[in-house]
Amino acid sequence: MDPLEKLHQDARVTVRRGGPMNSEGRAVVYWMQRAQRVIDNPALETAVHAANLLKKPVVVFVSVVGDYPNANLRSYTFFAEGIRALAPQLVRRGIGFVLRAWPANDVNRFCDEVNPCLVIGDENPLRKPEHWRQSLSKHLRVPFWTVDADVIVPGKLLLKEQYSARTIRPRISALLDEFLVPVAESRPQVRWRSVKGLHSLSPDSDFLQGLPISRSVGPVGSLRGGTAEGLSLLRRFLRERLPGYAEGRNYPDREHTSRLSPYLHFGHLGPHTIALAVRGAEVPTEDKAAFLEQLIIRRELAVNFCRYNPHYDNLGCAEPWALRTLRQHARDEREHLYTERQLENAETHDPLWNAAQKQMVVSGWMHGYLRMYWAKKILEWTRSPEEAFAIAVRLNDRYELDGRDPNGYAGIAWAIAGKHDRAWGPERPVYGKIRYMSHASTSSKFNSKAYIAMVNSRAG
DNA sequence: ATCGGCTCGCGCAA
DNA sequence: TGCGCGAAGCCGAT
Repeated sequence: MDPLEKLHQDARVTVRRGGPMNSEGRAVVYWMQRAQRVIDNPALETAVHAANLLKKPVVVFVSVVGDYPNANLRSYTFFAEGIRALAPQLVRRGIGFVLRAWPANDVNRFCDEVNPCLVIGDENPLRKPEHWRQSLSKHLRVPFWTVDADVIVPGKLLLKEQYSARTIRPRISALLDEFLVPVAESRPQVRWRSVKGLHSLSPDSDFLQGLPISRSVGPVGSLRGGTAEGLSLLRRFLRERLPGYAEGRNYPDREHTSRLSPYLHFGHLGPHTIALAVRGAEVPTEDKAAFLEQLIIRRELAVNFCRYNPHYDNLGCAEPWALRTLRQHARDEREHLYTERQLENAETHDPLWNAAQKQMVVSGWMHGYLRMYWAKKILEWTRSPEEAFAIAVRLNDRYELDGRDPNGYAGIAWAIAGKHDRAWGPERPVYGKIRYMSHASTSSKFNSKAYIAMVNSRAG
């Protein structure tokens, strides 16, 4: 078989546009969207592999869009830090790097200028990036493949939307031996040489300047973007926080979580890197198992949810039992009603909820256990489940560094719409049979006073 | 401290 | 067709 044929039969690869390679082309283009890294990146490795077979160089293209919904200076800064660190690593491997920002960031135009042999993309189940990929696919006259570098088990192997963790768990577990293996790195055989007239911004320039993005939410001081920063946080997690994770992760007043989600969101770290490091760590099995459940099963359930459910960010995603029960309670009286502004400003009667909201606004990160409580209370304190879903999505996407990510949508869908969950009795006002979380019980499961004090003193 | 009941539907065994 | 069981639930009984 033609070795190129063999390459695209990899389960990670989706052929978006087939046909013969353009042998007159200048290079293999890798349009780097989700997997913004040089290590453990199956999409980049597929591009290198194909380029070596074609005896051509590889050039990576990064587009800085000007209008991503709910993104702002906070998320763009983290993204830009990652991009800056990326460029020298690519150059060291002999791979070209072209960076363009809005309004001159059109990937279609870049491909026209380069005249590629083949274009490689990566995967991300969200609506907007998927639309961009489809639009490029229509535009191109050369083959276009996308490579799923976002998850350990390639998303398309799960075939359909999975009902719950219970149904996805055995399917993923059965494929882990095959897919949870180190991503082999190959050496590009033909170095990229700069091309006259092929415009690129310097990654060291302030390429965020002039973008029409919201500047109302500023960068966070505590976390910096980039693979190196992510790896150093990972090492610290393995050493200091993974031991005791199984028990400690549900205590927002303790430091037992990884905080790696922003690095996963921007692709500065890949799931393989983290999963293999955790699996190999010398800590109790139950701690490793509890973390891998989050990283692999829960995260890939969230990706599967967004990939197969077009309503992933609104109430339309819910199962019939959940819609039925929410509809029956649509007219229930709400004891507290807050506007989006009051919620945003952490002006509710509930000090625990306010502290969680403040932690998110100030630090760009809210503890996972409180994210559930936070979203469920928005359901309780707004006029309708539709409105609650929309507010939770906006606040999450605006303030969390890991916002605009499948994990966030799946979490909100779980809390407000019973997604991946089941009905629970007894029925309550507003919630119906959606699982309820009470203030009394939630705040007694950990030292909530210490948590509130911590947020108020240094905002998480 | 621990347990059962609340309640739904998937996926598999039969 | 029946049965087991599930992301973090709550609450009251023991």
